[in-house]
Amino acid sequence: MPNKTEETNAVKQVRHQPARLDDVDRKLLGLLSADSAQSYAELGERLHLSAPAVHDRVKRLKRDGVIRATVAKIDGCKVGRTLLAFVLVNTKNVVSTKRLLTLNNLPEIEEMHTVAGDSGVMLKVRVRETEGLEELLGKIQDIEGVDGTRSYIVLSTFVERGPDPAL
Amino acid sequence: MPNKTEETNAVKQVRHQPARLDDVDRKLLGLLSADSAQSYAELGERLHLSAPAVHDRVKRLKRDGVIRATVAKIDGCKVGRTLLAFVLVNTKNVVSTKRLLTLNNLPEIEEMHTVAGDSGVMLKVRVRETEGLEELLGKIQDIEGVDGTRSYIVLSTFVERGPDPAL
DNA sequence: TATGAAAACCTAAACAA
DNA sequence: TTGTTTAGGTTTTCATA
Repeated sequence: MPNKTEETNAVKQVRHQPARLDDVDRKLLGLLSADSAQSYAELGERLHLSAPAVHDRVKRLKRDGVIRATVAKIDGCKVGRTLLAFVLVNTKNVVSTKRLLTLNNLPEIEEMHTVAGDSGVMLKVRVRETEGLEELLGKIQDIEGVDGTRSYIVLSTFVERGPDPAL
Repeated sequence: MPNKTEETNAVKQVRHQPARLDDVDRKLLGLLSADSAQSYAELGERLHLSAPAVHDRVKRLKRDGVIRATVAKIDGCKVGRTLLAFVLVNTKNVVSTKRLLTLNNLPEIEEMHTVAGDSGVMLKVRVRETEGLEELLGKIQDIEGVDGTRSYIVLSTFVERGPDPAL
């Protein structure tokens, strides 16, 4: 029979529960979310820890899903996607929302969220030029049950980062 | 007198100009934007390149700003930020927009863009709970010249990634 | 309060890029 | 050489008995 501790851990591992993190974990996450290319020795210096101790923490944070991945941040303009926009799509009902969600593999779509309200979907899209947006909007509006779209063209980006792990 | 190639390069290096990228670069960027922890040997295998050749390309892509950074992707829920929302802020004029932009260091704010239309700002925010959003909206609405806000609470996230470097 | 399990840390050493 | 990873051993923490 599993003891109490094991049961508690099992419950804690339920999807989307916050992880148990101390101040050092949060500081480490902050450092890694800014630059994950630092060596463990360097991180250890900032955290007053040895390199293997940092390594252990990183391993645990990855195992627990707090760190989902380490990725390269690409400059959209440099790869030819110069126009950023948010598109709010109104759908008639849940069925049409599901049809819309099948567009998830389009390379222009960077984010896709369902939002509360009138069966809506929020998209963050990055396209080559205005024509790219026009084409994309066409694909969206062709979907049965899509009532309409409202686009917000981005002029300047002032902040673009991940979740702040600070308490 | 500088030759044609030098002139072209100088012009190309202007801010926000697309970089010159071949198909291998784009494939490499695709791999790195999914997982930057792969070894050069592994990447080389997928690209039919030697490890040092991959290393050279990565170095160039970083130098040219195509790769802006390599960062750890943090799970917002796991660090206690369970509520994601987009907030569209209407401001009276450019001066009030600038005042709003001074909130850029708030930890709840993940993205901040000015958008075309009626002097608007689009925010992507991640907060602890609904009260966190209420508090944040309070701070925004306290700013002189802020007409109003419209919030889109995210129910589910289906796609959340960086720019697709494919052509 | 006592105690055993688990976690966190360090040094040292092996290993890989 | 530098950086990553494993191993071994000590201390701390913490949930129970």
